[in-house]
Amino acid sequence: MEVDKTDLKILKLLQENAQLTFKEISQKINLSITPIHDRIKRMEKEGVIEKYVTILNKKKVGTSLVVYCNITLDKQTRHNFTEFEERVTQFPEVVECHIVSGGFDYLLKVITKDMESYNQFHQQKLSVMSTVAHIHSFFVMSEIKSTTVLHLQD
Amino acid sequence: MEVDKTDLKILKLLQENAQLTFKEISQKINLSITPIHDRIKRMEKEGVIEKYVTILNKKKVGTSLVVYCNITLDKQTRHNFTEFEERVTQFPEVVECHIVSGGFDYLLKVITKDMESYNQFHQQKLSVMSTVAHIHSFFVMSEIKSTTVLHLQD
DNA sequence: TTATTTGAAGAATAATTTTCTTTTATATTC
DNA sequence: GAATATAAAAGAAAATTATTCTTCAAATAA
Repeated sequence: MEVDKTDLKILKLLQENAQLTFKEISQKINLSITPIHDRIKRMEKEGVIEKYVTILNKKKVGTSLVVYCNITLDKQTRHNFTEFEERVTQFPEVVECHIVSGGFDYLLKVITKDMESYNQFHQQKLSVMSTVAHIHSFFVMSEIKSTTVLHLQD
Repeated sequence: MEVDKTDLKILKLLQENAQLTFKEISQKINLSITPIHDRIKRMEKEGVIEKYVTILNKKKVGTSLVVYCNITLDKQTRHNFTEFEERVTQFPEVVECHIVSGGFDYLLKVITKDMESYNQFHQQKLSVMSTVAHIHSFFVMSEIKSTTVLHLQD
């Protein structure tokens, strides 16, 4: 089934705060609790809502170094791609991995404690892979904006 | 106050699923509900826990084009930085904006409906800014990994 | 018109959160 | 070492919320 305008209103609220109660949501969009409940449960079932997560303060949990890596593989074979993806997905330091268009193969977002632990990650996990030909690291000096909220049009 | 080992156990669980009940958490880490409750409330207050959010399926809400932009400013003056940051932060299409080391000034993550709407964003919002000298767009062709979970060490 | 389906409302029940009191363990002071 | 404070945890009660069930109204199809 499709998401209608009422669903969008609910999603806009939930994106920002997953802890809103059915009562609060129902008051904000002028509807009783029942349809709110049913719509959310339906969207969870359909996979429109993927999950509810907790966002932590990076500094306060001791992971404040964010690095973007451009990775180029040795040879662009299916086997090399698969192997790289399987291994890189396992690393907890890698929070994002994308195949991108342009001058390199993968864009990684890596979060570690500090420069020392990033160096370890780089040397012991990334460089070690035989499929990796080239790594270029961009260090985040300041985080201007970071949100999980998608722009939902009506 | 510091986060101790028990706090870390709680955070590891909550990062993956913000909807776990106190009861469920207390069972998973062998503690009664009271300390679980108190610790979570304390970490919310201290800002260790920033927020609880809902993650939506990009395809199913009609925002499936992800683009990374490398931006170079005209002149690297404080005024130019401030102006650029203030405007770019407002755009709902921009979900991330970082100042990075290396060959350019800003790294943006932009999410839009499709190539047409990205083109509109690019032409009507990004290029328009007089401070922006150069934009290089990398299009995400495949998302291999994407998580909000930080690697917490014990 | 008469069924049928869909969405919403309200009430009852079940579960969870929150608060309060008591207990236990860990330091601290004399 | 004993007594006293302090902090953390446990348990129970109260308040709130989620879930289920039944009813009602509107839209759709036969």
